[in-house]
Amino acid sequence: MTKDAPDAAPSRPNLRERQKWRTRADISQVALELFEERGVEHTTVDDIVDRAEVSPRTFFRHFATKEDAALLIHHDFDVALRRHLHRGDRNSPLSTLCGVYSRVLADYGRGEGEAAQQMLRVRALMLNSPALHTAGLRLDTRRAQELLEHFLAEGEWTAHRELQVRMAVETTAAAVRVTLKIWNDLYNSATPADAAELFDQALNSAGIVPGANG
Amino acid sequence: MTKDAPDAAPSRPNLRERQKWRTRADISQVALELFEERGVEHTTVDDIVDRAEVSPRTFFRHFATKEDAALLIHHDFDVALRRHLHRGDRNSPLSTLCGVYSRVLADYGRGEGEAAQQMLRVRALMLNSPALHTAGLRLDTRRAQELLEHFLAEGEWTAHRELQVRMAVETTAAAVRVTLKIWNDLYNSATPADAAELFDQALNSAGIVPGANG
DNA sequence: GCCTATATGGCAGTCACTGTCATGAAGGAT
DNA sequence: ATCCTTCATGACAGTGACTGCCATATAGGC
Repeated sequence: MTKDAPDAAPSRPNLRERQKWRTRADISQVALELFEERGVEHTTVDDIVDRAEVSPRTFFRHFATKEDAALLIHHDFDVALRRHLHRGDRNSPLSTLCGVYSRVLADYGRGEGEAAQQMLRVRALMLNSPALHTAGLRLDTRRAQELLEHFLAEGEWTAHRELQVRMAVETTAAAVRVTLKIWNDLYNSATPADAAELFDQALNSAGIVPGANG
Repeated sequence: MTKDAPDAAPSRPNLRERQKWRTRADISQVALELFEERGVEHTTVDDIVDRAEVSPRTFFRHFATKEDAALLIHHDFDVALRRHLHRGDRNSPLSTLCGVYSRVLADYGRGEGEAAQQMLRVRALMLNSPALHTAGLRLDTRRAQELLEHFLAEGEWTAHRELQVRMAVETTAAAVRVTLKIWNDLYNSATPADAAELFDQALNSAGIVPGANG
């Protein structure tokens, strides 16, 4: 495979496949550790591969950039998203996306689960590393592109329809970003909040109504 | 000065100051040309500085990254934005931002003006260069941070208020991105559209109502 | 005309990232 | 068990973005 971001989930885990994902997870964990210890910008790829005991070349076969190594958890997010996203949905893209994101975020709850903890670590790192934050935005862009194609696949194309779908994709993505930011802030305060509830608040506060303009 | 992005507008243009901005504009124009000729990824900084007749070191004193050189026009966008943004606005952040962006985008019209042409060139390049697209998102993030601080400066802080302001900033930024994308598409089609009108359509299609939850 | 601030150039260095080739182990057949 | 294909890994050399440091020249203010 190429050095594109981790792509297909391990559908029928081979031994080879399992080892591949294990290597990926190992590298990702080491990267996360080192980023937390000395900061993203003060960690070199050599530092990571030394502790993870792989060659630099192998690192870049699994991750396109240094920062991507810390974002492996976002891949799980995307997988969950695709699982909740079905073809032939009769609702509008906007209300579909609101529902899907809401369900995915519900799993994060107040941050107790394993995946939630991982996500919280990454969000915390993003606060001090513009590069990592930007890497996250790159993944958002990729996901937005995928969602756009999903919704534009059926029905005839018009500029107005594309504008509508793009807005649905972008505003909900923005809502997710804001949700995760506040969710992380509150987790580190005295009053942790539920991710899905924050997401609802985010949508409401911007006046975004899923039912509008279906 | 440091190699941060171009910051203050030439308020009282010194000779030094004028030369500085001239150098910047020259480098930016050359970068734009070369990016269009051979693509962003196939243009090196050496290529740019050779044609612009400056040293590589000087290049990086003016622009933090290769891609930033092509985004000088975005600085003008930010300046225009700040000009329309006044302190002590009694409206909600969301409706304020909608109004401000609307006024700024109105200047782009259907793409006739000088600034509009420049912006169209950059947007066209972004379609074929993920790196440049990402660099644009970095500037969006910086602007979002600035706007956030602007709106949070007055009034007491609560998590809910921050969520509200962040959503206003992010959703309007998303609307601007979508607007510029479609605007660029339509400019290269048979039926160019007015930027400000597209912006209104973008907001409406997502059900964003400036008056909500002020 | 003098002094300071600052924009520039040159140079060496670090580090992210890539192309290529060789190797060794897994997977699927006989 | 054996052969053969596939593919993950490692080693190595190379490119190119970006930085720190020092020297120089020019504009601005006195």
